[in-house]
Amino acid sequence: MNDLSEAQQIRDLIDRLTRLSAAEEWNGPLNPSQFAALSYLARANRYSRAPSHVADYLATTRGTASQTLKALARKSLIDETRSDADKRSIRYDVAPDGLDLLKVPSGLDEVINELPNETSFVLTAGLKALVNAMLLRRDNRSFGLCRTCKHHQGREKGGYCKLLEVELSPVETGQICHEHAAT
Amino acid sequence: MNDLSEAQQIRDLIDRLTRLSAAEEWNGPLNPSQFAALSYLARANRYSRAPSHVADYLATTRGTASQTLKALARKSLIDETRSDADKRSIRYDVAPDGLDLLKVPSGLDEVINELPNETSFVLTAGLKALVNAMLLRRDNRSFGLCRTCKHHQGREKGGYCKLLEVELSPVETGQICHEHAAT
DNA sequence: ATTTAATAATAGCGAGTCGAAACTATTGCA
DNA sequence: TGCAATAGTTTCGACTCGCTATTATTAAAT
Repeated sequence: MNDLSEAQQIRDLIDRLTRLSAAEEWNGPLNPSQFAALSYLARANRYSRAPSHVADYLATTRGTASQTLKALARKSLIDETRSDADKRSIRYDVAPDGLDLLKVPSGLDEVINELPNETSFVLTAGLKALVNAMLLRRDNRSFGLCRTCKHHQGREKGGYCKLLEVELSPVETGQICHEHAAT
Repeated sequence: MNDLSEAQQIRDLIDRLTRLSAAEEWNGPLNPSQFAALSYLARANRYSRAPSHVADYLATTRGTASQTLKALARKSLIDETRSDADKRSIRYDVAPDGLDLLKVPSGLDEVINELPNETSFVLTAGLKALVNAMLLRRDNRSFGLCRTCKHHQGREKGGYCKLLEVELSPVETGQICHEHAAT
């Protein structure tokens, strides 16, 4: 009945949705890339906040990620911290002003919230399947939550990472890790 | 159980999916915006291929759309035709080379095609709901298929548009129209 | 203990997107 | 006839994007 293939239709809907949402973001203080980077940093654990990790998560190059992070730092939304252990690496932490920006719900957020529970449930499942397939295809890291990782061991409070060999606070086990591996 | 709200999770999945797909597009001959514009032109009817229509569909400004279309014309992927009736307006038609580019399936297309039928069905429904809600919110045109419009009247062959008062070929009734209004 | 190689981040380049505002050329209306 | 609305373009400044050096620093191989 449809003239478009199901695939093209879904692709077009995703693209339109993103453009509709992006059009609203351009009216705000941050462009879509800057917002995505800031949002990632706010959810990533302290081992996953380097420019290279942001680049990997956003599926872009280190050069591009570096520029976007510098732009956020210029606006005092994130703070740069050089590592003592490895003097080459840098970690960015979200500053108070950055956290404030993330609190404002976007138009897309509001629209999603009005979806029936059942719809948002199947939507999440479908999108997860697509993202996972794309990650696999491109040989990208999964960037899942610490506590869902195969290196994670539960503790009475928080947890322990067998890979990095560190104790983890309850908050940290709910953060995104670049070393995440599915069970 | 999840630390992220359902809304934020869905938003992040859509954003990641778009970025993953965009990263592949940058390796091709067209950037994401140019590809989206070309794809739209290939599906829109002859009354909906002006710069202003492209701008509206892509949720951007006329200025930006104009630049993207000029870039596509420079690459000989689309042809510019000035209207006789209204000397201000322009219509862009996709050139043979442009059509060839659209035939190549993207990585995201392939991934979508591997989804179970049921999953892609509910995914389409969910995304449609979100897009429609965003369009309503922003007071944007819907850009639906001609034959699903309230101004459309079926004929033995093709159809007739009560708004534009023109006869339509079978192909045209399956194209996107900027005047589309839901029944 | 040195060289050499890998890694982390950045700078600079050219093409292009993005909104906003200024600017033509038409067309429609009063 | 005159002015406002409309269609499209141009220019601007900020920025993204991939790419290719380039600079530190660290790791591995001699």
